[in-house]
Amino acid sequence: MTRETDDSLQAYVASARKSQILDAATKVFAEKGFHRATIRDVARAAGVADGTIYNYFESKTALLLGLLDRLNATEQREVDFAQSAEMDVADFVRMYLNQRFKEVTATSLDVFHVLLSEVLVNQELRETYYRQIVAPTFAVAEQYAQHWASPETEQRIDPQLMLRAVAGMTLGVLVLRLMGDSLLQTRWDEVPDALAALILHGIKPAEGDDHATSSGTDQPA
Amino acid sequence: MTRETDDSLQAYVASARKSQILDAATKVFAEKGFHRATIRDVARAAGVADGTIYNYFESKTALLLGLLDRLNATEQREVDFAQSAEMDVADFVRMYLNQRFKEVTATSLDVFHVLLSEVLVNQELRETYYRQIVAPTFAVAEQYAQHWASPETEQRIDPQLMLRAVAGMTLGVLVLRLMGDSLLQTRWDEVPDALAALILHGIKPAEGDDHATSSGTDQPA
Amino acid sequence: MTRETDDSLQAYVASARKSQILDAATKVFAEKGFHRATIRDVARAAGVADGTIYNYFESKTALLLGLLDRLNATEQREVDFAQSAEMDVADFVRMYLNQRFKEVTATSLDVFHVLLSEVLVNQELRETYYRQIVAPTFAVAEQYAQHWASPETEQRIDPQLMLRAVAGMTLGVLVLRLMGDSLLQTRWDEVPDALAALILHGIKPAEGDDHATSSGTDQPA
Amino acid sequence: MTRETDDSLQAYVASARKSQILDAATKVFAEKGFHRATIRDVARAAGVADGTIYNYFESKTALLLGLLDRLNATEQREVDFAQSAEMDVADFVRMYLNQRFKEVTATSLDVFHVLLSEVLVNQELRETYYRQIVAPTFAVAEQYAQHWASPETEQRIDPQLMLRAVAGMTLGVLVLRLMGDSLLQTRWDEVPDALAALILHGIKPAEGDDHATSSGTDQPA
DNA sequence: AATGAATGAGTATTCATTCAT
DNA sequence: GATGAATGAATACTCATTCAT
Repeated sequence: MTRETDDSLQAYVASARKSQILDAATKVFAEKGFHRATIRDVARAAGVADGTIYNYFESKTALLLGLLDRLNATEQREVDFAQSAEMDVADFVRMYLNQRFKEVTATSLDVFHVLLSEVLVNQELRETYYRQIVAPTFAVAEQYAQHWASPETEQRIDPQLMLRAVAGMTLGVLVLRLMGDSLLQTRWDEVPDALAALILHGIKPAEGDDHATSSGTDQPA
Repeated sequence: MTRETDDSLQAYVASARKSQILDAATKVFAEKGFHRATIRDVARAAGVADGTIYNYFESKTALLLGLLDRLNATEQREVDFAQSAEMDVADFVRMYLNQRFKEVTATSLDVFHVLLSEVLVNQELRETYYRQIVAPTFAVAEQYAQHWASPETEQRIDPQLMLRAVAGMTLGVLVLRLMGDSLLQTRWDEVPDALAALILHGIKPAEGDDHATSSGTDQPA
Repeated sequence: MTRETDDSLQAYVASARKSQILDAATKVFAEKGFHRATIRDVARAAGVADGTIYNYFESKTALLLGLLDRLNATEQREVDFAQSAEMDVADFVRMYLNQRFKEVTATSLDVFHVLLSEVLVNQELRETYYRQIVAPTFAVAEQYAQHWASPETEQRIDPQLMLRAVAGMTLGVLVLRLMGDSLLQTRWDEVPDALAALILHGIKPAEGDDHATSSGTDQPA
Repeated sequence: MTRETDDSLQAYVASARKSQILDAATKVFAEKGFHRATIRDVARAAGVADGTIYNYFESKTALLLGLLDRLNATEQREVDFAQSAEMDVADFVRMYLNQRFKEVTATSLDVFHVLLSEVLVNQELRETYYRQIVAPTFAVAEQYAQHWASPETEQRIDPQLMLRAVAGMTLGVLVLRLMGDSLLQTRWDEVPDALAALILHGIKPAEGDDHATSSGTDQPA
């Protein structure tokens, strides 16, 4: 076995161990909250000794940043928008929301739960999170916004505010679910389409605006 | 001085003391977060001794519930909807959002900040909060929803999901602000109208207003 | 009971508690060494709870500095030299050493033991100790040295070095005792006079230098 | 290559490794103190892995004993006294002190610093140190003391106490230097002669030198 | 009721030591 | 022998809570 092999093997083992610990941390932090969870809890959940955690993470807080990093590595926001160049707005919005929701749900709601609750409480994490996750998403989204903002027509809402509103809706629905809303829990799959519909058309009923007689066919199907 | 007078005086003093302590708690919790803040911090901020706090609140956690109670007492959700019986949907949505935002901003974002962050982490608080604040709002809103949901027209979105989406948008925008979004901070006053516009019409550009006769084909398919 | 009385009572109680804790710390640190001794050890020895110690001292290290402070307050080096203005050198040296030894032994060898061992290991303490204890002693001693340094006769040894030599002798004998020398332990009372004799006359036997025929009468008595 | 050769080679390598580790330990312990220094620090300084140290030393404490052993092996106290049979006392004292100081300074003050500070705190080490270093020195010195103690003349001081005083002076001056005395640091070279002068003649001024015929009155005033 | 000193359970972190490779 | 990852006991310090005054 060459030294090179050794090194890469070690690197692999180390990264696997890191993952194992982060998985445990996610689980434990989500259950008890970051502060109430102890390093011992995480160690037990990961099946290692307390001290071992410190071979891989500087401190308890570093575990949170580790979660953030891993989340960051997973995300591929760019792609979404790139694919969308040729799509029509409605399709894009639906696709985008569906994808984001699938992502969130799969990557584990838990990670968001943990990060979100600490983000509200820990300034350093808040800044890192905003810089690494929120701001980039907004930046890319703003670029894309120009695809569906017909330049000749006046926007009803300032695009930047609109962006916050849309992002906020996604985030807020997630928070409502984390707060224990059971309807969202049971019907989570329907949420992205519902949001998409609201975003695209507002609360108007399918046919006929509440005051206008519209021949519009928003959704023929 | 009658005993009755004594009692009511005592009650008054006690309630004033409680308020004084809760004010201090709000300030301190908002600054340092619930866990990092100590009872001593709150006591100092309130200008009382540590032990005194325990004459008015069972435990540190009880302070949070105290904040919740006070918030609850302040809120007057019912009224809004009652007033709205005769309004047109658009006006109602605008009025409602404006009022809620004013409320939140005035009552102090701080209280929400504190409650929200703990709600995500503390099951007991989460349940109380949902039961006392979220659920009632939803219940009333659902009742009202029937005013603008023309029974004969098919809704595009399930009303309950729609409700979550709308509530989520408000909540989410708030969270984004708490997360440090500076645009929301500087343009907070414009947010309720922007949300109202989005809720009413979606992201469509200005032409095809809800009061205009639109031949609009939002999505030719 | 007036507020003033209250305050001074509290101050008295607090200072008594401090003393009680420092006594315990002295005992425990001397027995086990500063590092090996735990706060719990000190607390047990003082008959208080662990946390109580932190009501009076910032940290474990602050306990050491507390020992130093108390030592400092006790010492009255100035006086010795003042009294000596009229004494003859020999008498002074004897008196001085006897007094110092009595002091050290009474104030507790333990305190020196503890401070000395940490001084050798802790730079901050070392500097404080040197500044507060050693340097002042040297300064005063140098002033006094002019009483017995007959100006017209050439000194054999540089006075500053001599000072170090004498101080070193005292210190060194103390260290030897702390290192467990049993002879010094059993005959500790004779040590100051022995040192005085050595300091005054060197190792020469009572009469007649080993190689010189001296009619000298170093010490007629 | 015979097995014997193998063995001696191995022994050589092993002893070299031990030396390498002890050198590292000396350096690290002197810098950070025994307790604050970690095995990892020593290992890094020695360029080996943590575990390797345990192939050569039982425990962290054993490293100290290792330092002691090496010091012991280096010392050659006997010799000094042997050589001295024919010397005059004054010359011997001067030579002896000079040699000891050179030794200490060269062998590295660091080793003494480390050992001394631990000796004050660690009973086991204290006893070993006393038995291996201090006691033998005293024993030999006592033997020699009979060369210059003219049996017929009465000693002014008990020889054993005198011995402690002289040894203490050397030790004490060393400790003062370790405590940061800057004068001793800059004028370290002059110290042995100063001590010798004090030991031989006491603090008397130059007139009445040890070789001059003095009608000396130590202290006219 | 108010006080604040005393309490002691609770915890992040360190580090000597072991042992599989 | 050499390695260094894993171990887990050990410990300074914090802070919610109590209670004598």
